[in-house]
Amino acid sequence: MQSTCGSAKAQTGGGHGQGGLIAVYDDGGPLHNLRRNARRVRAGHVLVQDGDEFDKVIVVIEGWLATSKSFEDGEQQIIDFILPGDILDPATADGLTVGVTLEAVTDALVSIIPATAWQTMLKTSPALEDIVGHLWAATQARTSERLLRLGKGTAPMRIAFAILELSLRLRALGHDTDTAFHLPLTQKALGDYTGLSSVHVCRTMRRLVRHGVIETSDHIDIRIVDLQALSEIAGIDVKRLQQEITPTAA
Amino acid sequence: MQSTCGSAKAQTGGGHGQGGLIAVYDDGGPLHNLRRNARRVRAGHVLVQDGDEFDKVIVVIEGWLATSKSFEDGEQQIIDFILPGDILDPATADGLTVGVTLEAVTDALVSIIPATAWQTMLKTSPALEDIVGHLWAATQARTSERLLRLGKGTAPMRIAFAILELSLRLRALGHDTDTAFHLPLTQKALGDYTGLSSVHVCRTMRRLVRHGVIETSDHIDIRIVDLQALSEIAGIDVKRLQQEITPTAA
DNA sequence: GCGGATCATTAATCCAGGTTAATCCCGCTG
DNA sequence: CAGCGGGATTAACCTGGATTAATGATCCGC
Repeated sequence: MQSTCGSAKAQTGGGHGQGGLIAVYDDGGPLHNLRRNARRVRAGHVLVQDGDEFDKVIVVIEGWLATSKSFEDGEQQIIDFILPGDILDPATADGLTVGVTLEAVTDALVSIIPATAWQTMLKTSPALEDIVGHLWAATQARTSERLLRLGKGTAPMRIAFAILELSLRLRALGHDTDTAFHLPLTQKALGDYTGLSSVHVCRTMRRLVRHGVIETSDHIDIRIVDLQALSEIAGIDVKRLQQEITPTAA
Repeated sequence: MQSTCGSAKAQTGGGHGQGGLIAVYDDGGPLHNLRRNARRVRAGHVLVQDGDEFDKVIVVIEGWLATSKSFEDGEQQIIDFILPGDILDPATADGLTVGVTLEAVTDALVSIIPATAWQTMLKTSPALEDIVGHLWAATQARTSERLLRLGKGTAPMRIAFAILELSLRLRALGHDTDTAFHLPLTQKALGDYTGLSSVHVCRTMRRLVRHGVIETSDHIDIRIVDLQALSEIAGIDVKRLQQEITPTAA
């Protein structure tokens, strides 16, 4: 359940290496043969549409996915990013339809498990149940923080938080160093995640750079220069956030 | 926070009685003796503080609770309302601390179950596991909708959605009629839920009243006059929302 | 019935962030 | 190499909602 897991190698760009929970899955657990049944999807591919009938569970092995919802006018909100090791059950209370659109942000490798098979796996593996519980708790915690900031936070706060949140999640996966990492996102996407316009995302990030809090290179590679300042802007204690949202921690 | 209503006495069906899932729990299931171990809390009572160590699960039997998070400056966001029949596990990924503050909105009756006992109950009752799964899915769906609106929605949209969401949840509990119901909330609280200032909540609701979409009486008793218009403003299809967020449906 | 709470309502003013639109920067392709 | 297209960056301007503050309603305890 812990395994800070070091078996990661820093990759660049496309292939999102293994680490974190994926290492656990590979470790002989009930999900050890995930890769066998995995399916490769290209960046931009939509796996499920909000409202579709669908009763499968999705395990991400490599790459980034995102869940989102949108209005008819096209305005879109990214609900969450689904990273390697995450398990997504997009079902709503009716058990039939899904409540979000699921799309690949980068090229990705995913395993799609039918609900019934999933139930069986859960029943037969307490370890898996445990992992699912921790993932769920982590999601809850992250979502609460995000709701707080979407409801009451300023733009700098939202951006700073998003950067820290994603950096923590990525670090838990074992790749990327403490302070520098790559976000496979456009500023528009970051805006859809933080509830801001792409223009304002740009403004705000530029300001962070000017103030020496972060550095950016090559589109949206980010290096945290002043972690202290960034976490103050985000309104969090990094240590605590890490414990709360990193399922492999503790 | 606030108090107002509270004691279980009739006003538009005010006593938060049985119905919905509570009826199921009373029906001989693993939670049938919930009431025996239940604890009564007064409106405004804080059960757990964000960051506390706490490893229990809370089942609401009567009344409203709310989870919230806030910044140091006092700005508060209500994460979710926890209504009768709901089961809340406020734990974060570390399994030790909680990520939200839990407070009673009205006088309430709750059962607080230690994590270990809860585990046992789950293991021994597939029915309970099923219910928990549906509750979780419903929460997911509701939260996604709310994230969308906090991120990209206008004030009228947020208010209209909150009204519809709560009216559906209340209706599923069996009390309150289709169109009229009582919210035990101040406008400040509604604002904390929708990410708006209390002043703007007032303005917006007043506008809805003027346009003949809703009627209000006696503080914040609400009657939906033009469901069609209200759901258009909220940007939803009532039928679909009901299926997605009502765990007892289907 | 009176003074004090707590809330709702409204108006006046302010500002954070949205919108629009121009420009720039690259990587791409013909 | 030119031309193109998708993003980033900036500036100018506008607006939805925050803030502040004043005024009412209710409900309370006395």
